[in-house]
Order: sequence, then structure tokens, then C-alpha cells
Amino acid sequence: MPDDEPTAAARPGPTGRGRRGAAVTLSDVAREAGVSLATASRAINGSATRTVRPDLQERVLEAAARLRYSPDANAQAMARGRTSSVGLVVHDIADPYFAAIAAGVTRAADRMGLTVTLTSTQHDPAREPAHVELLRRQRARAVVVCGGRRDDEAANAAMRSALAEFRRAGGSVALVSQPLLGVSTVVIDNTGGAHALARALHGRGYRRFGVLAGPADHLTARDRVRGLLTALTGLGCPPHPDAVVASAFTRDGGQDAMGRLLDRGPAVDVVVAVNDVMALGALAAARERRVRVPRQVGVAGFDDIPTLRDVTPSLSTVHVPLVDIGEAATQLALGPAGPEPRLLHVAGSVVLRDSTPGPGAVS
Amino acid sequence: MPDDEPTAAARPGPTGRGRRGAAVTLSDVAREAGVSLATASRAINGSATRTVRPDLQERVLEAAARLRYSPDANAQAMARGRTSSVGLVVHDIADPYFAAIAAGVTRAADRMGLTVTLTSTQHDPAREPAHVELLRRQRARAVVVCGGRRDDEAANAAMRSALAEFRRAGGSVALVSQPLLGVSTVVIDNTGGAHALARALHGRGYRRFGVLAGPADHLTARDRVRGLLTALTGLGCPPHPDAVVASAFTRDGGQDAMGRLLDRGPAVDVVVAVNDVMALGALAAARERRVRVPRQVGVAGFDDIPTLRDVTPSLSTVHVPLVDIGEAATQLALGPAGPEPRLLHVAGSVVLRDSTPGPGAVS
DNA sequence: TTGTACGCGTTATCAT
DNA sequence: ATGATAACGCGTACAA
Repeated sequence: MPDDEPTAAARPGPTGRGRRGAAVTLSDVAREAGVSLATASRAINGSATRTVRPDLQERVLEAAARLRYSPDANAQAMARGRTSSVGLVVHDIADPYFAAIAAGVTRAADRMGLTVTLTSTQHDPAREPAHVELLRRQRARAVVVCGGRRDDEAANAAMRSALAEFRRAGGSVALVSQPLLGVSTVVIDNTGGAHALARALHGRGYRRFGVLAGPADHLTARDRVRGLLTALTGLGCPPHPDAVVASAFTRDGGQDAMGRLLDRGPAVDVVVAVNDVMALGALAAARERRVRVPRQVGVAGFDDIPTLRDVTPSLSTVHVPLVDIGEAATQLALGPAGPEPRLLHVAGSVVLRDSTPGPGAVS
Repeated sequence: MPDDEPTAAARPGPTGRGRRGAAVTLSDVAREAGVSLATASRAINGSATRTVRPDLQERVLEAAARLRYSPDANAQAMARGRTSSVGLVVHDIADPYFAAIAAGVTRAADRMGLTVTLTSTQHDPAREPAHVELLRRQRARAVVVCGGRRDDEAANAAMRSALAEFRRAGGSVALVSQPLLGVSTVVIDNTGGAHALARALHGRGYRRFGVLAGPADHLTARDRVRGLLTALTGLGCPPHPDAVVASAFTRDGGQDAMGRLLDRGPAVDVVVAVNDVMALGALAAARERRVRVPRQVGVAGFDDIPTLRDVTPSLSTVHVPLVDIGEAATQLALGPAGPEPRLLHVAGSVVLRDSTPGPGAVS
């Protein structure tokens, strides 16, 4: 029998309050191995300064395996003064945009031996500060906050304060959005990407643009709209004012806005949504109305979420490396914390697909 | 100035090793409020048995707010003997199937005041036990493991052992898959759903079925295939043996299998994939080959992932309430732990959409 | 190199 | 109702 029983696993002592199922502690391992607690600790987690004799080391490791010892991360966190977890704040993990970023964060964290604590605001920006506070209580080493900021000074102040407290507690912070909170941020070039997209579409012959602009106070949406408008104005074909329609930053918002545009708006030959999920909503609105895409109207989005692979017609968009951004944000947060917040600018690249062949293209 | 400065926030004492940025502890709050540590603790987190005088309570709360005190969850975990986090193990958080379940888990956890620790195996089932062990170190209250089991006794034994250790450490467990690990499980009725789907498609007139069967050792895939085959056999039209093609359980797997079926397989008029992402891959394969769906061949999947909303033609499938399942699994894990593992059976419902109008349907 | 002892921040027990 | 104090499990100066 290679797997013999522990010698004195369950401590019968009056000490244990019996809360957890007979937890085996490092002391148990030390006793089992016949060494001191300190030695056991060094043998298992390897001290930076100290080293332990090979034979003792082996005895400790064997004892640990025999007892199925599992170090208590909470106790380690206390003793070491730092945890091994990073927080991630998203609006909705089921949204492919956030899911892709989350994949990057988990990958990076995994590589660094850290775990990810995921919190979702369920689309309510007002809950973000509370989630940051929650992560502060966990003493997470870092927190990555995703999702565009709003033009709402009260909300931003609350968030800024929450992040400041988080850092005061020793944690570091990285954002994926706009660099307005005074912390390190992965900044997506929304304006430039939108600008390039407008030019590319113009290059395919489109002249009458519609824009699904998202919420007026949403900074990402606003930047993208601005990029589109300046480019189109520069090209001499600014969109009709009524062809720029506001809505929520979601699929439903895009569907709604596209519906309004198709039903009561001026004629357009291409519609650009400020993100992909809105563009998907727009496609749905077009389908409902038997409006053919791209024959009657072209559609483009922004972000290049993985979902687009399965949409027909394949959707033109601005590719943004979401998974890489998740990784980068994590590294940014965990990296050396200089006094100045660091900014990492990420450019998007236009990808024209079947949804925008040009106004005269044969289907 | 409503927001006055802390009186004695930063403890200058030689105690602090200065590891974390001047952490404010409960002792600081107690001193600031002029009460004992115990009273401060009770005032802030409210003891079950003891109660504290209102005026003292208020003084403590004020002091805490003034000092921006944030309780240390790790210390609380130690003192209380239990944490407030649940673990979640998935294969890939970017996969809409897992993302939807994760949304349910976070929602349930959120409602119960718990945080979610997310770990992703990056599609490597062999890493699952290690992730469970990681969650055990954190002393997570519970762990939810998603993803179908394999017919691999070694792997299952390793997982069973990891879960047993997790429970021995006081944690509870719930699975979303097959009930073969001896723990509470949310069981999706794969066989029944597939059976019903086959009958429904047969009802629309399809007779020559193709099946994208997934990996041979994947239990979920196997159950679904079995459901399809028994139904079709019962209906007198079992699929041609060469029309049942194996592949990976992924989009690429579906694309690959569909390609092989279309290129070298027997003629079929409808193809059923054992999950939606494979069906999406199948659609891609059909597109590549200029095979029209549903005119030349119908396609159906399984799961009803949210992505399907945006696919054309809209995909027939078996609806499975993924978000609800995530919630249910969390509650199952956190609920009263009887000696017997609890099983929660979830049925799917067939949803026929545009991808399977019937072989003779006018497009 | 090994062992001893203290501290991490909080809760819970037991006196008061 | 409040306060002193012993755990909780581990890391690490410090002493041996």
C-alpha cells in the first residue's frame, strides 16, 4: 500500500473549533516530518534568504503529500502582506466584448500565478465603485476595470475615489477605456479607428452615411462618432443630422436606433454603429424590415468581437485586439508602479468585409 | 468642511513593516472611536449574539468612515473560518456557452454577497484538478465546475480526488455536466433533448440525417448522439454510418467535420451538430463550399447560446437555460449539504428556426 | 542550517 | 453591554 494513512492527521485537541472539516495545517506537516514549523514553511514555499537541507526538504514534502496538505492562501496573504489575486470589473461577462477581455486577463493572471476575482456590475455603472471597494477588502493586488467612462462627473468622482482608496490599500489599478481617472490605462484609439473606417467606406464609394451613435454621455461612443464626423466632413460628405441617431450602447440600442433610422430617417447607403453589438442589432432591425444588407444598405461596426465570424453578411468593423488588451491591462496593473500613470495606446485596424462592398457592388 | 481628516490614521509605530500602504485596521478605528477592539468589531460587522449601544455604534461607524476603514477579508476569513468566495472553473470564458453560465454564477454569488474566483483551463481538461486545488487553497466556500466530462477514467479519478480534497477542506461542490463524480450536479437532459430534436426535424420531413458527433470520449457529445440515433432509428431512418462524423467539440471541429461530410460523405438533407458552436462552424464550412443553408441542407445545433440571435439563417437548436443553470449550480453548491449529492435535472426545449424549414420548403 | 517567537487583522470566548 | 485575550495559519526576524 503505497498510500499509507496519516500518522496524526486529525488533531483531537480542544483547540479546533471544528469549523472547517479537519483542516491539516503546516504545523501538522511539521510535526509529521519531525521538523519545526519554520523549516516546514521554508521547505514548502522556499524562503528567499534561507535554504533547507535536501533530506529535510524531502521529508517535509513527503509529509505534506501524505497529509494532503494545502497551504491556506488567506493565512499566507496575512503573513506575507499581499494576496495573489487580481480583480476584474466588467459590465456583463456574457457580452462577447468583455468575455474576450476577460479571457486575456485570466491568461495573463494564470501565467503570473495569480487568480482572478470577477465582478459584474450587470450594466449598472453606479455599482462600479462598490465593486472596487469589494476588491479592496480582498486586498487584491490589482484591479482591471473595463468599460467606457461616462461624461458624468459625479460618477467619475466616485470611481476616482474608490480607485484611490484601492491604491491606498496597496493595490494597483489599470483601466480599459479613457484615461481620465488618473490611473494607468489601456487607451483604444477610438477616434483614429473611426476616422480610418469612415475613410475606408468612403473609398468604397459610400457617400450618404448613417451613424448609430450610442448614448450622448458615453465617452467611447462620443469619440467614435467624432472620428466619423470629422473624417466625413473632411471628405465633403458629412452625414445628415437626422441620420445620426442616439441609443443605448447595446444590441437592443442598435436595433432600436436602426429601426428609427430606417423608418423615419433620411436615406442612407451605409450605417456605421459605434460598436459591434449595436451593429448586430442593426442587422436584426434591417432583417425585420426586409431591408437587404448590403444590397440596400451597408452596415459596419467597431471592435471585431469574435461573434462576427458567424454573422452573414460578414461585418466590416475596426479590429481591436481584445484578448491582448486584457493581457496588457493586467500587466500594466501588475507592472512597476511609477508615480505617473502609464498609458498604453492601442490602434485599431479597419477590416472591410461583405457588409460594405460599396453602394454599386453586385451582390 | 464635512470631510475632515483622520486624527491618527497612519500608525507610525515600528510594528508596521510597511508592506501595504498604511493600512487602516480595526484597531485604529477602535482607538479613534474610543472603544475596544471587540466593540468596534461588533459595531461594524454586527455579532450574532452581542449587540452594541446605539451611540457607540454611531461613534464607531463615524470613525470608520473618517478613516476610510476597509475590513480585511483575508483576516475575516481566518477568524471566521470561512471565506466569502466561490470558485468557477470553465474551459474558456470567451466561449459564449461558458460566458452565459458564468453570468448566472456571478449573479447568484452577487445576490448572496459572495465574490467569484474565475479560473479557465484554456481548453485543457488535464488542468482542471489543479484549478480545483487552487480554489482549495483559497478556501473557497464552493466551486462550480462546468464542462462535460470525458470517458477517461484516469482524468475523472484525478478530478474526483481533487474535489474530494476540496470538500475535505470544508468546501462544497457542484458540477454542470454528467453526474459521475459523486457530487451535486446540474444535469442537462442531453439524450432527451437530442431525441426531441430528431423527432421535430423528422416531423418537418427530413429523412437523411448527418450528425457532427464531436469527440468519441466526450460524454455530453455521446449522449446527444445517442439521443439522435435512437430517435431516428425508432423513426425508421437511421443515419448512414458515414454521415456520423467525429471531431473536436469546438467551432473549428464543427467546421472541419462538416467539410468532410460535404466533401466525401453521403448525401444528407439535414445536419445536426452536438452543440451550437459546432453548428456555427458547420455553417461556415457550408458557406466556404457555396452550399446553401437551408436550401441545400438544413443545420441544427444544441444549447441555444445567445450568439444565435445574430446568425442567419436563424439556427434551430435545443434551448438550454444557461444563465439559470449557472445560478442553479451556485445555489446547489451553496445550499444545505446533505450526505447524498443532489441532482438537478434540466430539460431542453426544441426550437425550430429558419435553418431547418424542411427539405421541400420554399426558400 | 534550524528553531523560537512574534505579528498579520479579525472574530469569538469569557470575564466583567 | 463592554473589554481583555486567545485563537486562526503562516512568514520571518532573530537567536542558537
